[in-house]
Amino acid sequence: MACEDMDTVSLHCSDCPIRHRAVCARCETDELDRLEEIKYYRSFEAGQTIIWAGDRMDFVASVVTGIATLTQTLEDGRTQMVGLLLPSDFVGRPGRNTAAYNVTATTNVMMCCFRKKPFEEMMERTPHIAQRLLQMTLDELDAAREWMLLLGRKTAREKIASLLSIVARRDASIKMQPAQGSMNFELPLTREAMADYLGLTLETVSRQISALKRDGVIALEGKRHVSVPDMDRLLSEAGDDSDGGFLV
Amino acid sequence: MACEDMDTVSLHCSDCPIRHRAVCARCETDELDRLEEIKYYRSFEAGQTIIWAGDRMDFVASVVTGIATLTQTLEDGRTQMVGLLLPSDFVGRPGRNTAAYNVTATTNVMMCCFRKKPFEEMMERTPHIAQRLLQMTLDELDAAREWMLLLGRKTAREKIASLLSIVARRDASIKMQPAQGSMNFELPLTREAMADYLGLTLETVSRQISALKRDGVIALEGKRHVSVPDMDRLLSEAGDDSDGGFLV
DNA sequence: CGGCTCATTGACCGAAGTCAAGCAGAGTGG
DNA sequence: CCACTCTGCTTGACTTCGGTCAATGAGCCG
Repeated sequence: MACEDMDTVSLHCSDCPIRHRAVCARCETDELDRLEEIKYYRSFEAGQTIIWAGDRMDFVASVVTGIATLTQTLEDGRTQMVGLLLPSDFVGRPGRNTAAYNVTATTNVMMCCFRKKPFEEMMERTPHIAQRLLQMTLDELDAAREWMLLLGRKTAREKIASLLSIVARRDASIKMQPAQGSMNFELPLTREAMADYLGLTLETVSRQISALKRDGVIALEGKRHVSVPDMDRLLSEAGDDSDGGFLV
Repeated sequence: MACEDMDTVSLHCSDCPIRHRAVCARCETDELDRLEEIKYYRSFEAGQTIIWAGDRMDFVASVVTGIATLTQTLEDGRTQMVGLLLPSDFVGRPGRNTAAYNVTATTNVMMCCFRKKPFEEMMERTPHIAQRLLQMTLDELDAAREWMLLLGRKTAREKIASLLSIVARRDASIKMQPAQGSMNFELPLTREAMADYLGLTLETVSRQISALKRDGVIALEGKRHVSVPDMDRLLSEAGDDSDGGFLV
């Protein structure tokens, strides 16, 4: 496990930006006090590997700021992203002591870590933590299943449109705005990361983005800033106009 | 929701075949007594739809016997299987009142159902249930992620070999035998169901099975009985010889 | 400036999808 | 008993979407 970069920050739970969404969301103040004792912060730079699959893992953690990815690889190098970790998402599995996936920081990331043993003991005694973790895990399972539909049955164009919809929707929810009409947002992923997410090659990603641009579904400013003139149009390109709503 | 076929059976929890693996696995006898009060059995015939996506769902359940599938569809009819429910697997989500996926019986299925409201109340008071459900959900999430790698990055041939490996491995674990050397098992899925599982067309499934047969990796007796002369060979065809082990 | 990384685009190819014909086995009914 | 239909499966011919290989471009930084 890589943890060279460790400018440890001190932050009180009550001031924590993910206080209301993370695994600790349902904790009472006395429960938070106990968590406070076993927690510590760790920072990682963009591009850094946070955890290698198969490594021993003696902590669990919440993403506080930044974006990280969960990836899996076949031995010949083909890789598939299997999770996108946003602020408040949980990393690690209580009751397991080796990591199942590679975790990589795509932006600078700060994590709130708990030593595994004490955390597990606390989970036994504190139903609020287990309850919240269950809720979060069920949400992740739903997201994974939506993603399976995308991987198994959508065309390249639909895959790109779906990814853009997801990012747009998440961005809107952070800004507390409705995800409709015309929208602007940053795309925090490289073409390669998008390809790994969608089960495509980076060339196909590039081509399909160009095609969507050519057809007026999206416009780019620079490589990473996307503007969508008509969100409904993008959603219908994604194939699942019904509801959508996966990943946050 | 379809529930025409309801030959209700009476079965005491202590005699239940899935007692040690289901959501109730960690319950004490007094906890079981309370579950006993809110449970009822329901049977479904092979081919029957158990739940339609979007329908109101006022119960949660465990599969007691048989196999069911979870599927998702795009409005133009493309469908993707997102879960395979085997005995002891859990259906439904506490805290949600409409079904997210279609649930279909592929064989005759018996389910142990709990009315949702009382079950949710019990979960609040009974950490053992929430703990077990968390464990099971985390396992499902791992399986879903392994499946995402398959859908996103494996070739048709590898997909088929992976599916056969999974079924073979599960069969071996039921028979309490090691999954190696030469093996025989039944394939409880039609070509179409396999295609929906693997994100392929049924023609491709058929062709790849023929190819594996031609290459001596497997042999068929009838349409559904598979024999594998060399399990290692099959595993290496699946691409992930390292460990494997998804789904049960 | 050269040397990076990331992205775009083109030419070509091949794996898997589509469309279509036909087979095998299980029922069903005359 | 045979003829007929139905469903599930196989196989072939052809097409196409996305992958592969390769050249080129745009920023960025030492």
